[in-house]
Amino acid sequence: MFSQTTQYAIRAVVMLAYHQNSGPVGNSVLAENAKIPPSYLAKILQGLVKTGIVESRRGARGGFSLLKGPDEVTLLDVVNAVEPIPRIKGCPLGLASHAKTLCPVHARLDEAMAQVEAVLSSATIAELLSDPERPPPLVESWGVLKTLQTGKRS
Amino acid sequence: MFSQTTQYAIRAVVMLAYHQNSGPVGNSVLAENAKIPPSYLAKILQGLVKTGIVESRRGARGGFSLLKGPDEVTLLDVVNAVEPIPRIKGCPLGLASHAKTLCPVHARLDEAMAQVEAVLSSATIAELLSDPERPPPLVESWGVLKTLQTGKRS
DNA sequence: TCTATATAGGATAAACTTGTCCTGTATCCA
DNA sequence: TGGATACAGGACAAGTTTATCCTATATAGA
Repeated sequence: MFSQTTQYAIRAVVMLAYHQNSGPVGNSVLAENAKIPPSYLAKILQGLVKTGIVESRRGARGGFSLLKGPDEVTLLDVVNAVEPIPRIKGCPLGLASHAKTLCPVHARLDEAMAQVEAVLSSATIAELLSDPERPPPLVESWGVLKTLQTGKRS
Repeated sequence: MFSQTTQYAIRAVVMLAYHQNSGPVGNSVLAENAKIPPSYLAKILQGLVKTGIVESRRGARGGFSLLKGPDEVTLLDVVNAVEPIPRIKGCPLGLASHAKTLCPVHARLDEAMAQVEAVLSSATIAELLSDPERPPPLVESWGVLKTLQTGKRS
């Protein structure tokens, strides 16, 4: 349902949120920590840069960082950046009499998509990273984050 | 979000529901009425037969028909027959500490899928075909159905 | 039983998604 | 300024989805 690319993008943004205050994070570090093929991640990040979720800096000490704070970005923002949720606006079959009012079938399918949007927009990335009821995303425990943030380059 | 194949399958089942009492419907008639490439529809119907949604009859006067009544089938049944909604049961990254309790990110993604399942299972095909508030699926008006049901072969 | 009809299933092809690699370009720092 | 670092972007390759076509097999009806 969510494409591989979409899942990678989410993981990358989450990892960037962890590194929020550590300056730009390199593609290879990001790829390893988020378990994404490095060369493919590069493409995905290019996309995220274009849509304004992520910022890139070239050259030595360069890398990627979030353009906005994790408290201003939702999963829906990320998903829509790489592969928008396809809402059904008009009749996919082009039936004239369905143009204004979708038939019950397409109405349901669109309702399902609307629910997906609702769930994905119901929390910011920041909120997802600070849920006391659940383990932290992408890592085995909070301890590992020290390593992430103070890693190779600090 | 819903693959082409899934959308075709839904249309095919809906069309079969219209033809419920007209005996088996041939692939080509089905394809034309539901606007699906005939040769591809054949493959999809094979799948629906295997999962027990649809019944086939070979040879002259053969074709396809619903195995159960339209009031016993939901969109979710059809979708799951061709491409199941991917619920997230364990950590996709294989993190041991996320096995029992998903992290907030995957919990949200799974919640979105759960919502999709809920919406798709909330009405039977029969209910979708008799919604007085909306136009009938796949056709411009109820009038056309007469043609469909009494078409080439009655 | 013979013939027309219609699904079953396999081989094949086109398009898209996923993934790799290489060259170019920008940036930092000594 | 020179060299090392790291993103940008294009070319290319593999796998999956979508779609077509052909032959085999089953069935109805004359």
